[in-house]
Amino acid sequence: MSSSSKICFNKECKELKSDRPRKGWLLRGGEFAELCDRCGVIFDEGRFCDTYHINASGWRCCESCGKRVHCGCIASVNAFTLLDAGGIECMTCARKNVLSAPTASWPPSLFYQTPLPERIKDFSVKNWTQLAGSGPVPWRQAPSLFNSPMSHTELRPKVPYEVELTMDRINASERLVATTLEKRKVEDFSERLVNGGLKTGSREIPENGNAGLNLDEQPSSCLNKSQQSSSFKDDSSTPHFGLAVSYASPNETNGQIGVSGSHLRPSLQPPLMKQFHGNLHNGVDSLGETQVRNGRPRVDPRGRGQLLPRYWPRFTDQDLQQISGDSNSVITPLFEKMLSASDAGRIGRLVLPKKCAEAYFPPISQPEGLPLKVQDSKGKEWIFQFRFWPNNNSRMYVLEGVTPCIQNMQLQAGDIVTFSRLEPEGKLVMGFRKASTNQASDQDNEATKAGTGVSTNGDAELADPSSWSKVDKSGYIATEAIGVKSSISRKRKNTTLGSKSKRLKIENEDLIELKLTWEEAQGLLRPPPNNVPSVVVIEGYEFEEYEEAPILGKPTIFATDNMGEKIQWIQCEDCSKWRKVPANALLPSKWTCSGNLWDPERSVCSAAQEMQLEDLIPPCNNSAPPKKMKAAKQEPDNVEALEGLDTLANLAILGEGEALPASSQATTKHPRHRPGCSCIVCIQPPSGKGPKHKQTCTCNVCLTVKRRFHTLMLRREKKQSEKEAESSRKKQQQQKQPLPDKSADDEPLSCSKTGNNSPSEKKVVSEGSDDDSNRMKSSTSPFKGQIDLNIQPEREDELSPGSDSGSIVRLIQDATDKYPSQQRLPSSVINSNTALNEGMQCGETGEKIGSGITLDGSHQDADEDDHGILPMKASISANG
DNA sequence: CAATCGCATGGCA
DNA sequence: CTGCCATGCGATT
Repeated sequence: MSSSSKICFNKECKELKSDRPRKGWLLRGGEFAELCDRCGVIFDEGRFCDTYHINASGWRCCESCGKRVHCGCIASVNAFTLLDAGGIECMTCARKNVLSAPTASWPPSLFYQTPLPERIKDFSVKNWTQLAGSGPVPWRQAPSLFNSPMSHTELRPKVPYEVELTMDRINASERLVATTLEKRKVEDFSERLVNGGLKTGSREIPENGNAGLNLDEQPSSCLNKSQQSSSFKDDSSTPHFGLAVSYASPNETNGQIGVSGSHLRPSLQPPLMKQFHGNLHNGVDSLGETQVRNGRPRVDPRGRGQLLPRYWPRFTDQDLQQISGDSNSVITPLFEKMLSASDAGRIGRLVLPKKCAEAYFPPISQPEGLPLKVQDSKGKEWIFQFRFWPNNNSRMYVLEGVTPCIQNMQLQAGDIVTFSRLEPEGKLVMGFRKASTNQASDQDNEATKAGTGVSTNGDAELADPSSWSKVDKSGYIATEAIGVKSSISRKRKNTTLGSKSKRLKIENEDLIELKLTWEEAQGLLRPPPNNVPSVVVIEGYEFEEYEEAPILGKPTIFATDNMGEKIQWIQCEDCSKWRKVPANALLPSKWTCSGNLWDPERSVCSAAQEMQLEDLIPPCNNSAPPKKMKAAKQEPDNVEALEGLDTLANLAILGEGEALPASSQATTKHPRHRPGCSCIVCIQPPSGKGPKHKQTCTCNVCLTVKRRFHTLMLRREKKQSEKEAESSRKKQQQQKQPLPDKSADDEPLSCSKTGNNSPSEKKVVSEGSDDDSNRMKSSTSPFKGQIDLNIQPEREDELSPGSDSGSIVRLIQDATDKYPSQQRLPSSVINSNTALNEGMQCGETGEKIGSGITLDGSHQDADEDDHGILPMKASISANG
């Protein structure tokens, strides 16, 4: 745009720009107007409008200081804020007010629902267009979200430029880039008066002029600032618009998305400027953050204040374009969410992050919620039921009926769904990103951020798979997801993430990252034609074993080259050399150098490989071969590639987290767990599947189960002991005949000890076990010497108050009452648990046993476990 | 009996 | 310690 010409962007000027043109206002496309030195200085000094627009319309006076402010051009958009009560306020005053203003919260209602009259919306857009005069921009200001029937709408109409960073609210943290100034409405846009003091806060524009955001730079940037003061005043009545996305079109070679925030001058940030939040959040740094925080009205009553990073929209221009299509609509990225197994499952319920739901969806007071019309990127409309469930004094928001949509989009766990608002229609748009395909575009964003020095994500967690495509030090290969089941591999173990959420993937690396999960890797292995595999089951996993080596598919490695461009590496089918192709290139499964349309020099196999894959994939220390892939016999032919994959896969899956960058991929079992997770949930095969294990089995699963069992039993014992104690007391109080043997039982807290001291009693309980010395057996005695991984002692434990423990206690009590002479029952029962515990003392702690693996096959599911317990109870009572 | 619904549970931040 | 939310699971249809 501005750079296309050598003439000062200021059409009133026409002077030639210098080699290093001065940055002016942010253009819609994310770039900055390039001005000649003179205009640049004028602009920087905040005198631009005074100089060039003095006779233009749109001058208004600051309601606070009376200073004239030009409100009608792009160069001054950030020079003022719209007051809720009408009128405008110069940024200087706004800042002051903001600083002094209490942190008001936004009225929930206002927030979203208020539909912005088309007229206004159009106006905004038009104005923007007019002002900016730049080319098409994917994102434009996006006013309100829903068209829901909320009130407050009235206000909107008057605010042509009302822009709000929705994200802002959500993100408490920061990033914001956008200015929210505008909550205030300008009564008459055309009426704005000038004031020369736009300069407030303007700062030096970054030299790089990149689109990168540097929110930081702006001290008082308008972004925040804004609104606050006065705006808050009437929050209750002021509707908020979605934030304007200042999304810059991919201007950089690498497709970076220019984010406007960066150069926003404090005073100049255009209200309408679109901002791409996805990037923004990543890039915010302290400075920007601070300001933003201070300035923004964030926390709303409904708690939309902060949106977890994982939900930050990370749309790419491609995404946006896809979503918006060729329409002129403005898209406001709202949030995104990685689909969990549940979300992608057949239940058809998509759990919505609470904050997001409350911030961007219409407020609902009834659990039933309301139907929400959502449009997908193809323009197809879906109607979901947006509702919530009461949950722990809170709410759990869900979108029901998403199955058709999910299926239509062919999404699975690990994929990301994005929600945006399309303006001026106000439609809610749902987009998605496949975990695997993910793109380079996302990378771009990252690259951009990194490139601009914006900390964007430095440690920001990228919940989306987008990051998966990056290659980081540890090396992962982004590959195509393969089936639904691959969801298990979608989330990677994050063990080493440390404090970061395991659910999120945190990519701090600037490096590209190659990721590959075994399942994905498997997906790349294609059986030789006409080769029928023999299926082998190993630890519950079915492996297809081929006599001949599988053919390695054409995985590509997304990366960012040293030029900062997003590219992907693809291996030639013939020569196995890796070639660099554009990240967005769609490559056939069979690809050869001849298909390298992007680099003629390397379109032949004889051409040397540009770079070693190893360069992209740092050596990893993991040696463990991917178990999952071991079944596949590999041939030398593909060894190279396979080794790479192996390595990557190992890193990704079996690396046990060492040095692995975390990335989160959902497992089919439990999204919270990553491949490599050793918890029982993850290590066990799907419920009902898998081989039976013997008691003596020491496999991971068994050990874990034992450990877990032990832990659970201990807890249970404790609870029972307590209950027992209580019942004993009651009995003592109620019963006239004290129980002779009760002494031990009388001391509830010492039950476990007691248990240890009364082996005989153990026997009573562990009838099924023939060997007392065998703790394992005794412990499992209730299950007749079998370890059922399906058991969910924990659950039992939980239920115990009402079912198990409780019933046991009751049984005991009953027995005691009925058979006073056999007062040892209680202790027996208790001890039985103790015995069990002892038997299980072979591990530390365990995790909840999920659906289950049945080691011995006698119990296929948790329910049976419970049943398994019943006999014990029965026997107890019988004994009694 | 399967599918759904709605709440409960518990891991995690 | 609290809140979020993925998932479990009983209840209902």
